[in-house]
Amino acid sequence: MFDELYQQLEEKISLSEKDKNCIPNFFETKFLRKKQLLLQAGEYCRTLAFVSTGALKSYTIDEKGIEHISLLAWEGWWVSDFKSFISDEKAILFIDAIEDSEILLLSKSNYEQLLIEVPSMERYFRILYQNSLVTKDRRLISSNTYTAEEKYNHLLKMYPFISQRIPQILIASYLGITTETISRIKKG
Amino acid sequence: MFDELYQQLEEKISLSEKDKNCIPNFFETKFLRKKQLLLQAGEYCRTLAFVSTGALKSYTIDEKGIEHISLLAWEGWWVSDFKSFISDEKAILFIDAIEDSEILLLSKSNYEQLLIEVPSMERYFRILYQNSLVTKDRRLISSNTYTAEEKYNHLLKMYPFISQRIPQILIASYLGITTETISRIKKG
DNA sequence: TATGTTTCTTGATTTACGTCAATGTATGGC
DNA sequence: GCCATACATTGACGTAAATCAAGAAACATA
Repeated sequence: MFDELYQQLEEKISLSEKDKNCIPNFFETKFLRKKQLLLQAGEYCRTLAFVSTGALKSYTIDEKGIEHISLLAWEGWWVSDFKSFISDEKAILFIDAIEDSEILLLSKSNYEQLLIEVPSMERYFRILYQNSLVTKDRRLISSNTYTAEEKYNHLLKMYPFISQRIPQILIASYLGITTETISRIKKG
Repeated sequence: MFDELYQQLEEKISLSEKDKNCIPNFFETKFLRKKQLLLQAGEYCRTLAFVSTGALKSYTIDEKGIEHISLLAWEGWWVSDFKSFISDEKAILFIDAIEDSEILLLSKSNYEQLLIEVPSMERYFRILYQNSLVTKDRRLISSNTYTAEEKYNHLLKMYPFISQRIPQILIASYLGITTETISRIKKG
């Protein structure tokens, strides 16, 4: 249940047994069936979600009704409408499960409490955000610099398993290109 | 000298007089003339730079020799090749001044020391990264979802002064479009 | 096994935006 | 005040990738 979480935490910080025992109290477990919504644009995003098993996507829907995926999150990833979570604004993101999933929810008050009661969690999140920032930076560079083909190949290099696990149509949306274009890239 | 920095810090955390007195010790001041390089791709990025006055840009250069701006940083912003700074890899970014600038440099060892000696700085950086993450997220959505015109208008809405301060050619590069396209957008 | 649903492929066509090239307009150093 | 350099505009043209449309696989449900 919390194994995946501990593993993630211990990649960045060290935890005492006391920390380990108290951390679960801050979280709530939730199961999502494939396609089940966790958050809808317009609602307030009141939690950070940690993915224990399965996979989720976060995305916007534009005026034409087209989905634009901002994040694909599988085991060990956090997903949320961060802006909404932090500043109590309405969410612009939808989040739903693309596989049956088990997630751990951290509410805002518990998040803040956790940072105080387990000070090394402040450090964990600083490092987590620091790393995410780097990843997002590279994605932005990639998005503004590369051709569709380069973007796709770059993604496969970073996450070689992704094409087995995530449908092409979702990968396309994540890269801001179309599934037809990916088909043509694969054909060579 | 440190006023801009204190102001930024105090937007996110509160500082004791003792903190205020000790913080400058961790930084080194540097002046850059317009066009002067702070970092070159291939070097190791050993500092975080805080912009006290002026403006800098960070960018990649692709095989065709074209610049792709990843960040425009003016007073109150931090700029760095984060990935290089954190993980001691070679930088992929160039950073230079687009106006005469005064910056405060924080070396990695001082950064780590500062986080320990002034614990509220751990909190400051967690919040800073948290916010940057939100901004980057929106930029990515924007980059994958919007047309050139929407991207440009969106930027003007976020930073209304930007077109007075930053040359159009740099704004274009930042948005991943061309200066010709911006000209055409402005014509209507 | 059949039946719908989702995903992937392929071709024909369109389009937003880039590229190239020429000209115009600021801006700053001497 | 002049010249050089940087920056912006405009037009003609090319192209990468989107859109539209139709089938073909793959997968899931009964």
